[in-house]
Amino acid sequence: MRPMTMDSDKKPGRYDFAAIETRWQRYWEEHATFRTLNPGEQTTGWKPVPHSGGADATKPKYYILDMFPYPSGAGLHVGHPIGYCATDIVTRYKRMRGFNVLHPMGFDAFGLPAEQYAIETNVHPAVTTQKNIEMYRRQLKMFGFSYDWGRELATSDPGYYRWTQWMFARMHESWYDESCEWAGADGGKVIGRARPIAELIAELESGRWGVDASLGLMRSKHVSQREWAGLSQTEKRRAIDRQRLAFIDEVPVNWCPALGTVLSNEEVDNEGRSDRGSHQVYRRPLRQWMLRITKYAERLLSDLDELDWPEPIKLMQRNWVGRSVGAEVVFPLADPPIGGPVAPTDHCSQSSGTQHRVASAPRSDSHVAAAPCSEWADAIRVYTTRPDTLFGATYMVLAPEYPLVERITTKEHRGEVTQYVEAAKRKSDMTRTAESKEKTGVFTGAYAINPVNGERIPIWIADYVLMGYGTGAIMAVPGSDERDFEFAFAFDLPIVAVVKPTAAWIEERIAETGPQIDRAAAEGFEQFAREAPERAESIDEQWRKFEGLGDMTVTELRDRVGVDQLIEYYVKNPRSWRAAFCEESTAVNSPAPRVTTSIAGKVCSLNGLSTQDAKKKITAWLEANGLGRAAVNFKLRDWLFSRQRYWGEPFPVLHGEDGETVALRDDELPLELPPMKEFKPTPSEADAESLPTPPLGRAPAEWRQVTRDGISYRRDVNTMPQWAGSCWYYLRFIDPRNSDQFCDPAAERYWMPIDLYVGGAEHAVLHLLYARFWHKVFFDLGFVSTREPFRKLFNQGMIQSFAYRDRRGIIVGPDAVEERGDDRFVLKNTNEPVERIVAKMSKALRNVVNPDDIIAQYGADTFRLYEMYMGPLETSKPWNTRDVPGLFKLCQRIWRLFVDESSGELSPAMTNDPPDAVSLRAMHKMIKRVTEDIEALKFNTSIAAMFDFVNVMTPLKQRSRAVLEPFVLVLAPFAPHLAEELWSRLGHAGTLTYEAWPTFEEKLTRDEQIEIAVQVGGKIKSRVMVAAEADEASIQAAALADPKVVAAIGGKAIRKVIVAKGRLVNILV
RNA sequence: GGGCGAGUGGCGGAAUGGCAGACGCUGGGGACUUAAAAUCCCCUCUGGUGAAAUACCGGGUGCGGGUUCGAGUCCCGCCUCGCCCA
Repeated sequence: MRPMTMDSDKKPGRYDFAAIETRWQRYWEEHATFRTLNPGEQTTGWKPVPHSGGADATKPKYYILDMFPYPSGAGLHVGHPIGYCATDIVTRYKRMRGFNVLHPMGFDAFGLPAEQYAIETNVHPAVTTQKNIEMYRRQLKMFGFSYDWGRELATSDPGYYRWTQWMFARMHESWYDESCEWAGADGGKVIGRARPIAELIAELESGRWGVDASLGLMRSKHVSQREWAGLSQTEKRRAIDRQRLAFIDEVPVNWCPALGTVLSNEEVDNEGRSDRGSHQVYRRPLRQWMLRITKYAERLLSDLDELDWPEPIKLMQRNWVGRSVGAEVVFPLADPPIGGPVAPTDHCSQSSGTQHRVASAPRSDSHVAAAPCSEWADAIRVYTTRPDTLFGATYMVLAPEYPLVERITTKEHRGEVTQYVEAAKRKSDMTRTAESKEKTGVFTGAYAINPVNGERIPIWIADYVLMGYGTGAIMAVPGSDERDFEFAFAFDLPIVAVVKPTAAWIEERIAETGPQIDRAAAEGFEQFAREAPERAESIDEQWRKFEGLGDMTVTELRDRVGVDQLIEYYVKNPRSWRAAFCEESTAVNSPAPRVTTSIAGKVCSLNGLSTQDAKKKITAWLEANGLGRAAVNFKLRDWLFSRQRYWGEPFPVLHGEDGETVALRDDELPLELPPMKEFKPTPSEADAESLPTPPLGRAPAEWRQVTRDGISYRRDVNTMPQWAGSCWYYLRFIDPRNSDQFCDPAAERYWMPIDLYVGGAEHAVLHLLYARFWHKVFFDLGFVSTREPFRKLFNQGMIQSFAYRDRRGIIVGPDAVEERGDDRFVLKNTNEPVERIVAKMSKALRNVVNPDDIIAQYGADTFRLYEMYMGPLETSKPWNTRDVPGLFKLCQRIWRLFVDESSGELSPAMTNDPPDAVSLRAMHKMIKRVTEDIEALKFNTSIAAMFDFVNVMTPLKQRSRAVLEPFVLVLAPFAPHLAEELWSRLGHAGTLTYEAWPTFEEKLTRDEQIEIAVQVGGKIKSRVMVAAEADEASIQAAALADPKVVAAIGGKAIRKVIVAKGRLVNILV
């Protein structure tokens, strides 16, 4: 369809979207129509605000936020604005419902996409970012979104990142008090609180608190406590530093020498290579900035409950935090380690990157130093979710990075171990832990004591154990853990079944391994049958029949001896089953029959207990004997916050000679990025030993070196990750020009929390978790008034697009393809058939649709209507340009309801007479449906309701203004330009932005007569018309009187009549 | 492998346990027009009977069961696809 045809000149009154959209966008801009004022804010510096909306703090507020875009070089494609269209509808609707609406837009301009684009084009990121932002802003304005552009921000603007740095400094200057119970600003009880580091120092200096031998915090008196006053300056500093929320730690990172930077786990593929360029990535420890997000694990989890978020997203966050309840267990070393005893707390609960807490009441830190750690200095501590399987722990596995490895490895095994540790550095976590992978590992030569049965068990190292999860060491229970089983099987380590498998599981195994029983299993069973003479009499007899028949099936075996015997057999010999029973059931072999002692002397028996009861009993026993305790573990790790990149926020921190870190003062912020011509990361030789050289390391010396109070410091040459700026941008939008504070507290209290946050599900975990974490820190420090930032979250679906693939699998552009009949597509020039696929828009697939083209052809209103009409907002659906004209036609049809195309005047069909019953009912129905569907974010059906209304109005010769005017207002959120134009032509001055939303009357939405379907025996036989308010008796009477119904009943006796009022009648005969 | 979500005409999709396919697109037919475009109206899930619009009979929401007077919707099992985790 060509919307602008030759005769548009002949009809001056045609729907001229281009002129209309230009006019109204200019009007909005000139009149600052969407300017939103904070309570009490003056209009100084801004054009007078014509509407009363802004500063009236008595009106209800609505803060609606889009996830702001990365301004990449490619510009927007039609997939980007779908969420923005949706929020603009809600925004405009809420304004008309009398809310003060805050609806801002900005740019996430720091980070890899911008930097990558700069590197590719060899133009400085500051330049490309500016250019890209301008392009994005122009494109966004083209859609007619009603953002308050006066609040625009970019995270790469020094005026913005000044506060990002300030916030980082606050985290550096804070510590987490886990046992602090307090009432938050919202009145609710909170356990745990970020507090200024000064308060910690005060407590320590007062002598009330002290530190333990390894400088861990102790809050109650204990023999092992060291006096604060007796510590050296360095010791004091180290004790303080290890409490900071932003701290430096040496952690294993994904170091990619070829790219010259560390990569996040997401940027490393399964082969341990970089996503981009496929370069080798090495695991190596690096001193990096970390944020102590793990301290907030519990709160990040529990506060999810009160949020109006999609359940799948909440679930993903819960899985990410990964809370599990289990026990921490002490495995003493069997022999003293080489090089003397191990410091007691090194691998205890204070280890960074992991977190253990007693499950019950929050313990004071003093417990850490008391039992059990101090008693078992030479011990390995493990975390397990299955303490009930302790009796099945037949060996231990340490992560290759485990600090104790070198000390305990015996001479004979040293070479092998060193080699293995080196090799493990080269692998990513993903590769190391993949279940499909063949298990590798080496024996250290050392042994530990299983505390529950006193057994000497070998200590191995294997890369399937990660340093970052739990304690970096595991007790291996091959009988109850899949991976331990595989490992034990591969290295011929003992396997003991300590949980009795269920019959269902045995059956499942039979189904999976059948039909041929493993020869070893058959022999094993034979032996098993002989060893159990008391019950083997019958089995033995049966068994003899099969002796020598190596091809007996498991199914046959099961049929002869019964599942119960196979369960017994598994308990006796799990190895021959080639699988571990990892589920919950009943404890067996706990202890094994011969075992009578434990480390603590008396042995604890779990036999016969359910898994749940066994966990409780053994945990209590461990605690009573100082061999362990109940513990909660989280999968969540502390947040690696440094990047060796140029285009990010510099750290507002100075490094002293002796390792001291000092946060910059407020008056030293922002610390601006030094201008550098050479901003690319430095690739280096591709070996694991090379050191990262961040671009800022090449900054001018006068930037890198600082002298303060006569002491010389180095600046930090890392930058913050992409996520930093987006962790708090929603707060800056509240008060974006404030140069004294990141945000005015009164304005924050007024606008927060965000009432609706719309964005893609790709941010389901990281961005949303990071932002929640920052917000909670600010909440603790009293900077914000709500414990959660995003009250309601909505994930829009992706817009996909058709792409075409020829026989050889090569992607061809859509312009070269022609549709032939039903779902057949061929190349235009060769008639070669091609396959149509639906996929994400990307350059590679040549299926990107540019919104500029669509808007040039049909206008922004059509574009918005189409995107909203495609389907439910939350689902992914393919863009189909073919469907767009349908919405363009809707705009034209609406236009013609009001305007006579040939004259350009108001349509003569429009009257000032009161509306007829039909159009009045159509209007009330339409208002009802649109209103309710906007509230439910169901914009596709809102638009269908408007179609219905237009379909009713179109054929009418006379159309009452009284129904058309409200329609314009209802249309306004969806097609604002067209609505404004019609509103103005109807004789109203100014904008309709703040007009009251039309209301409907329920009783006027109902038809007088409704059709009732009549079923006989569940099948529709007829339909009858009844009054809308007819009661059941009269509906039944009408149904039974219908001739077709009478015929269908055929004189049979009526057993029952079911009447669903207003819907149908079902007659049972 | 585990978790979550989805599967409805030629297409996008609609449907508080109550007439499956609203609304739009595509396709077909008609009106208007010298003609075309635009516009307006009608038809368009499927099989059968019919000269035929209408009409009548039957089937139908991935597959197989179940609950219910009644299931696209609820429950169980399976298949396929998508996402997340491993």
